[in-house]
Amino acid sequence: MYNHRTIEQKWIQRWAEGFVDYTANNSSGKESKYILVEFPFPSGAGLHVGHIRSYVAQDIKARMYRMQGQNVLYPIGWDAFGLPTENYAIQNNISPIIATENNINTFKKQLALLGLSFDWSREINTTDPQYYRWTQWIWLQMYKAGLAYQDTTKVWWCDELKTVLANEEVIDGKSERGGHPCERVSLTQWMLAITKYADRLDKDLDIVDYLPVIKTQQRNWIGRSEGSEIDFKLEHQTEKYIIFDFDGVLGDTEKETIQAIMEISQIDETEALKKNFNYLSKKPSHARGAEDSEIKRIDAWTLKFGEILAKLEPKIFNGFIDEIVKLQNTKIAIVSSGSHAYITPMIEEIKKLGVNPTHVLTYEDHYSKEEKIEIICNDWGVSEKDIYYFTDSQADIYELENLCDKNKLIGCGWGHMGLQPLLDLLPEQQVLKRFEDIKNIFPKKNIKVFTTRIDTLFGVIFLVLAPEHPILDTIVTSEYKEAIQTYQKQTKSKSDLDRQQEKEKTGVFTGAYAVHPLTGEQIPIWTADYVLMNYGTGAVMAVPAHDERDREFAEKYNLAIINVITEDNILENSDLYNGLSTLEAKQKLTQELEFKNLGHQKIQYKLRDWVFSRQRYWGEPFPIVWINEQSYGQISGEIVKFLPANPITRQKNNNTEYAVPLAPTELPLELPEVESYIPEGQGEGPLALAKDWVQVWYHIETGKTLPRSETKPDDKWVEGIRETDTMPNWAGSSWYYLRYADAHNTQELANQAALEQWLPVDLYNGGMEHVTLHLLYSRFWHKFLYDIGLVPTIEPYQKRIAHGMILAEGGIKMSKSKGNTVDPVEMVESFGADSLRIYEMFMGPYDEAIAWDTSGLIGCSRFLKRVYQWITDMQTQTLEKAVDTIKLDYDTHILIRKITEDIENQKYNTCISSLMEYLNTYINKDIGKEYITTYITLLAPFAPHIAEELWEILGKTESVHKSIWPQFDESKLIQTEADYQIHINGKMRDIITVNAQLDNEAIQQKALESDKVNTIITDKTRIKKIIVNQDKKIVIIIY
RNA sequence: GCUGGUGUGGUGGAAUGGUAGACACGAAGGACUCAAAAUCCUUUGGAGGCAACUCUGUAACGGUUCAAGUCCGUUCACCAGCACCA
Repeated sequence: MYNHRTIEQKWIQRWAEGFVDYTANNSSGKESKYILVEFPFPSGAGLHVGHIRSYVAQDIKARMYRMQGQNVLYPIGWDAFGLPTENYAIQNNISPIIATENNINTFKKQLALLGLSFDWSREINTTDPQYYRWTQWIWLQMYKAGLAYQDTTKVWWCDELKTVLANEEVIDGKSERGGHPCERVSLTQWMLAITKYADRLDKDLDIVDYLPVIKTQQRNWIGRSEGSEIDFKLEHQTEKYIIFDFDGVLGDTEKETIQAIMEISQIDETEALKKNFNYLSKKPSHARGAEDSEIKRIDAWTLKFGEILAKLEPKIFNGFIDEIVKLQNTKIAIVSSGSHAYITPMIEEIKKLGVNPTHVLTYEDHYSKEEKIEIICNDWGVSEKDIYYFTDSQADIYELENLCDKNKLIGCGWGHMGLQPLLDLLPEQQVLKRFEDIKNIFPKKNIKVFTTRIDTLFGVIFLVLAPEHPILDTIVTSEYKEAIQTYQKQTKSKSDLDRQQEKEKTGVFTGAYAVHPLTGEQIPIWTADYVLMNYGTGAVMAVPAHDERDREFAEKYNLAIINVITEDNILENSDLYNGLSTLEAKQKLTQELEFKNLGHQKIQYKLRDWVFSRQRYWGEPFPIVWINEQSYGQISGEIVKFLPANPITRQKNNNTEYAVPLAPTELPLELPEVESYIPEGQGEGPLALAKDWVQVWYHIETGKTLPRSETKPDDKWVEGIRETDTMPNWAGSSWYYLRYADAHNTQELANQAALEQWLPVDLYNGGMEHVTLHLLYSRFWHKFLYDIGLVPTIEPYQKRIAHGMILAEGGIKMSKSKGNTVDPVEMVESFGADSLRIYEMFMGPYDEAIAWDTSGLIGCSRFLKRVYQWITDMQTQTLEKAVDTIKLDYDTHILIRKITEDIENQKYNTCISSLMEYLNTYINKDIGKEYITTYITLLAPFAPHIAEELWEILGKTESVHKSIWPQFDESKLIQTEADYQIHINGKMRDIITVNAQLDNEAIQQKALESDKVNTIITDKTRIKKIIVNQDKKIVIIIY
């Protein structure tokens, strides 16, 4: 009677004692195979039946390859960093280190029950400092190569998890782990420049053997598209309304002014400087509404002042005038609180240089600035809010901030007051340090669009900018300003999710127009939220006739729709390009635009750089110290070798900090002990609280560190603070397959010879959920390591397959909360590991999702019982002998071929059926020891414990797992008699058994003698043709 | 919407263009048993027939072929991925 408990316990014990050994050999001459399963995250929940499905499947392969004489590496380890452990640790108030240790122990105990032939001597653990030492080391190489950098961008923030997440970790606005809502916020993070590898990650998919669906998903995610970037110029852009304050802005009057003040007021230079500064910096008390006597005094003063100044002949700022001339579509007025006496000659000069003001208003014209501005705006027909006002004085800014648009008050730092007072009052971008900075106030406005359909260029009706597009504010006309701002606000308040789900297109006209690069026509510019800022250029050329979204938009807002491509893909309405095919047109248009310098070919990717920091505790610390600018200047010696070409900096408390690397000898940088693992807010992770760890002395030549609590040994040590973010848990898994090759190396991440032996991984099995995450990331790391000469292959995995998920009964996902999980340990206890293994292989196609069904498991357990009974019965000699050895040979070799091929092709379910079929055929027979041996050998990879037991019952002393895999022998399929099917007009009508030696003609004769055939074909003349084919089919075709 | 895939009994699923439903589960009947479990035997897509057997049948419709679950076209349904990606 088959007792799975005693058998399995017995063999687990014997194997542990060394009856078999699955250690892979790093220096064996044998052909080798590297089979890899994704190493598990050791969660508190323990092993899942889904883990077992893939581990057993690949175990079967590994076992077969070993029996075929190959040197097989089938390793296992622990991907143990990550949020779930950390959250579990917080909830239970224990250290994540302890929690991880406990979980790993549970997993190991459970795995030990399953008869898996892992090479435990190479077990790795990403949270072991001796492992993450090399994770940190690799990261330092990326830092040095300039691939790791800091950037402030919109990233996904998950408030529930209190950390940022990578784009790949957010699905439909929810976190991949846990499904918590995420939002886009602007934060400074470590990034990895995976986009630099986008092209190779896409192209090299051609040379690997991945499941097609995996390649498709990777390609989708990388999102390569070939197209063109086209410039749409904004020559007919909206008028710029500019008023220049004269003194200190257009004219260099400072010295002369002081001179004049000294003369008029009879004071010395110091006093005069002070007086001038007061006048310029204080809130003004202007003459409007002043008393007559006061007005007279000011009149007299100003006129006198002007006379003196005119004599002194101040100069204009020629360089600035040149810059102003370069601006296009401007209306310019000049105002001054001085007098015509000195201004008029200078204006003449300015006009000669090409600036033609519509107004030059001085003190004589009007007392106050406000009045002057009102007059100018009135003449121009615009509002005060539309004008840009350039001044060098604080006084003007105070006076005008309520009249004009505060964002359009521009300070000129070369004036009387100097730069700093203006910076105190205005945002930096509104203060000009140099003449050419005016370009930034009115940037030259081209709108770049990306398109894959340059052939539709003549169908462009309008342009659409993303509402976040930075140029939008500067091109919008006053008339549409409010509408645009409202729209921008609306967009901002919508989550990305809402924005995606919005069905109806919305948008607003900007009032501005661009120029079509070929026709020169005016193209209206709109903004709409169907255009996304984070793809392409954030702007599109809209071709309503040939783009569905543009069409919808055009229909809604009554914009034209012009067909430029016929149904036969020939261009029409496209000027010189009419009659060309779209393909030709694409080439020619690209050429023309390139020639005119208005566009060029461009390859665009959807892939974004990888957000690589987390505000959490349970991850690898960055081997980085932040030091100040001065200290960075002192960096020298050895450590310079490890610096990137461009320093990485961040702003903290108004200071610039520089990221410098730890010396490789300092690795691993271990996680400090902290009092609390709870993440705090958006800023910093729990590591920030470990003050003793964070604050260090950094050696400027060696990159060594000491705790700040120790006395600074000498001047070579500078103050530094460690990075307090940690790496995401994808870091450790990005290179673990390399470590298996040489798991205990203390000198390098793995020995070169070992890598050469094992790489690339021959077969990598993992879940579909990691296809855009882990699989892409690790290919990226691998390619980088290849580039710096550390790995011998350009791709890590030669072949990648995926197992289907195991669902709960009823076809829904297993989850603790639904209470529908299946505990593999319970299954092993009730039915045995062998039954569980067989069932998981038998339940359905390996790569498809499938629902758990315990009664199916019972069936498999029944099968093993029958096998056991059959073979033990044969030993007691009670069965009738199977005498037809030809048939027995035939069946056995068909079985050998079937199983060998099906294991190779992941068709485990049909392996099991054929083992069952063979059993059903011979269960009442004694087939003899030779055939039993073969049968048990074929069964061994699937059910290692029972096979071992039956092997022993047969009297063998060595393990079945060390035996030789049966060889398929074609010659054993030769039979004396063969069955031939007779098909008449496609229908199978009879089966005849004939001597296998007969030739086709004789077989045809036999077929025509068949009774069945004769009842159907009474008239032999109706036979058109008879064919005997390779598959033992006789095909008769009749009229 | 786009891309890829799938559609076969009551269920999981087999099937290099050539006997559709292997294998297993479940169900029904029977044997063993005082009884139950376990085990063993028989039947099990549908319709007809005492039976030999016949017809029909792989989402729907059409096509190619001597022959189609398999190849082609259209439609429908489901699954997965991407998703206003310009």
